[in-house]
Amino acid sequence: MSKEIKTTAIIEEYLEAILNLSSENKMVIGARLAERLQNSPPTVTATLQRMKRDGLITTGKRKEVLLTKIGRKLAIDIVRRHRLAECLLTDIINVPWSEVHQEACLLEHGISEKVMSLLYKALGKPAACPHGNPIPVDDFLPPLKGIPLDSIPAGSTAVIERISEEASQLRELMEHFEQAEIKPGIMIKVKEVSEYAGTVTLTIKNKPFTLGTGAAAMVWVTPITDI
Amino acid sequence: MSKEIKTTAIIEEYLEAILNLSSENKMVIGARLAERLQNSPPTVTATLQRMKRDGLITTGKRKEVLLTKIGRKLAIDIVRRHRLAECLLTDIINVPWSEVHQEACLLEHGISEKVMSLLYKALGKPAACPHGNPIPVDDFLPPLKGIPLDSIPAGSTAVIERISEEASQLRELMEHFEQAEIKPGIMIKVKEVSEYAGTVTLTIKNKPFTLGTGAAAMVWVTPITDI
DNA sequence: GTCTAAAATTAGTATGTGCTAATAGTAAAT
DNA sequence: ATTTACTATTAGCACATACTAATTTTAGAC
Repeated sequence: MSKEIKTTAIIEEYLEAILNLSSENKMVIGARLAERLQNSPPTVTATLQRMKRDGLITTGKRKEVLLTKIGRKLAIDIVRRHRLAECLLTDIINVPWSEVHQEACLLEHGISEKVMSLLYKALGKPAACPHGNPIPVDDFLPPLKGIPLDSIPAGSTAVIERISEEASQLRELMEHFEQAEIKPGIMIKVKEVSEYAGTVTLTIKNKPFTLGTGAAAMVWVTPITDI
Repeated sequence: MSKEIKTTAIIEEYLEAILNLSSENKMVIGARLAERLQNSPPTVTATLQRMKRDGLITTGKRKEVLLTKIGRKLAIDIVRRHRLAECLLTDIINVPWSEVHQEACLLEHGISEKVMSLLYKALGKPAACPHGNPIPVDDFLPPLKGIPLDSIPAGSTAVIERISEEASQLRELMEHFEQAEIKPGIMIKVKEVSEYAGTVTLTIKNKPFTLGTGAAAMVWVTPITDI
């Protein structure tokens, strides 16, 4: 009898993008949302106004978008659906790893509360999506572990923790990652960091692989400290 | 490189309803669609006009709605998605039988061509949905087997073939069916047909069960002829 | 502080999807 | 043939979601 909030697929997309951007510690402003959501700036303005009207967001003095309590709850909910959908697509339907994100974007809006809860159980209560991003439980969004791959020194060994949602959207990059086996759980060694060239060279299973720092920043790793 | 036809969830719902109604040998007119889709008559008129404009339907002299080649192809496609979604929800996600239809209605619009094809394989190429309705393969909609339960004489023994899509939508009826184990594959015996009372009394696993003729008409069975 | 680059908004438009109330058309029954 | 009942449509409205072009606002650089 409480919160019969009706969101559309569009509003869900916005909520998701806002939460993901802020999880990545980025300032959430309209221009960023326009890029992520491939909408024109006026469309973003109009949509954010509706969201404000409906009590999903507020805006700060710098026009940053801030989720309200209700907005955040809904955003966590849709992120949960998205990541569970990704698990379903990977574990059951055998969709290639590099494509699950796009497919989950379509699927997530059709998953009801009930199906989400049953799906969670059916999948064995997974803790993370195939990209390593944590699956929220009970309105709680687990903190992100690790540090960006572009921030660790040459010579380091690390385990890949997660690929950011930002990267998940980039199909070609994901195919590249898939090919090179850059995915959660894989151990990597940083061979070389070339500041001016803007590259990071890794070794994965004895094979070399070079990434631009932009791409490397989307791969989060946990360095291994050999004691 | 051919038909990049963009349909919305709404148009998909219409296509599905049109194909299902015509599969049930019902005259497809606006008023029927208005009932099924819970839309007002003017909304139906407007939507059908858009569909006509887009080459999905034509109308006959009695204003019946007729699917064009393209419309039929798309309709079979969405029916396929719907029924595969029902299989997924039943076999993998453990959604109660009486609820899979509603959930599939939400889910079906988010299933891409690629996911549909992978899902079909992952589920073991099922021939029918949990209600016994056949799953189309390659733009071919298999014919419906059986006869309506209200059309067989008292004393007959039969196997339940399918529950019509019309019935699938009726939540309370489906819960009733679920309770009584009225589902595909179950054997029933017709005890009594009361013409004026408008009822059919069955025996299922030695338990009696009475249905109105309206409800019985939505259950399709194959009579068993003991040779 | 002023200029520039980035960001946000306004104005104007279009389309899809919905509604009610009123009207028109069609089919079935007498 | 006329009435009744069903069906379809028109008119008029509303709102969500999109766009471009033009403008204003804000922020960052100097």
